[in-house]
Amino acid sequence: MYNSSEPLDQSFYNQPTLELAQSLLGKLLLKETEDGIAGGYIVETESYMGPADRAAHSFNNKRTKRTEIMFGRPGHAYTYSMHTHCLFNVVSGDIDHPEAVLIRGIEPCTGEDLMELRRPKAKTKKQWTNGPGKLTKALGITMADYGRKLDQPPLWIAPGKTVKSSEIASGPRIGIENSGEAKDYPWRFWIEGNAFISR
DNA sequence: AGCACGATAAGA
DNA sequence: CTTATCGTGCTA
Repeated sequence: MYNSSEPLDQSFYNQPTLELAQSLLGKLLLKETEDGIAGGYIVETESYMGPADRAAHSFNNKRTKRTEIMFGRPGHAYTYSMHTHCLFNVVSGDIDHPEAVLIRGIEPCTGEDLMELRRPKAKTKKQWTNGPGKLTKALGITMADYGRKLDQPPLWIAPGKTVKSSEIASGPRIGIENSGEAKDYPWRFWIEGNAFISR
């Protein structure tokens, strides 16, 4: 358990975004706060492919205070708030290639007592973390984590467990109905049959 | 099914 | 100022 919680090296993030989105499945996402450490296995991701992807915040190289981190090196946290929620992405692509992978679902691994406290409205364990806004709340990820490098506490990603390519399913992304033909691209990946998929 | 919630950004 | 958004939880 302890060894599998050691951060992945920076070199892990030097791979094409569509491959990274699949490589992240099974990896362990961890967050440490003053209350302790909470973490879970990543079971669902989505790729956002930058300038050419109408669904991406960085479409057409749109560069704002919010998207700035995506133009830098990969392996950092891109958090943004939508309505009342915070969503967590892993920055991908090299410098000036503003791509990212959205984490949409995790399977609780450690700190389950913390997650239960942070998700008082969830009726079942699965509802702790089966959505992008839910898992950030369960782990204690906030906008204060924007830009953090993901190879050290308080926010990091560890090897977790191995996922065979035969266990990985793919399909269209969620919540981007207004993005032209990009809405049909199969850039969402998940572990087939896992209970913590968002839908 | 619909709708409120409200951080960020763009357009009028 | 108004509108839209990579979502969640409420009311029905």
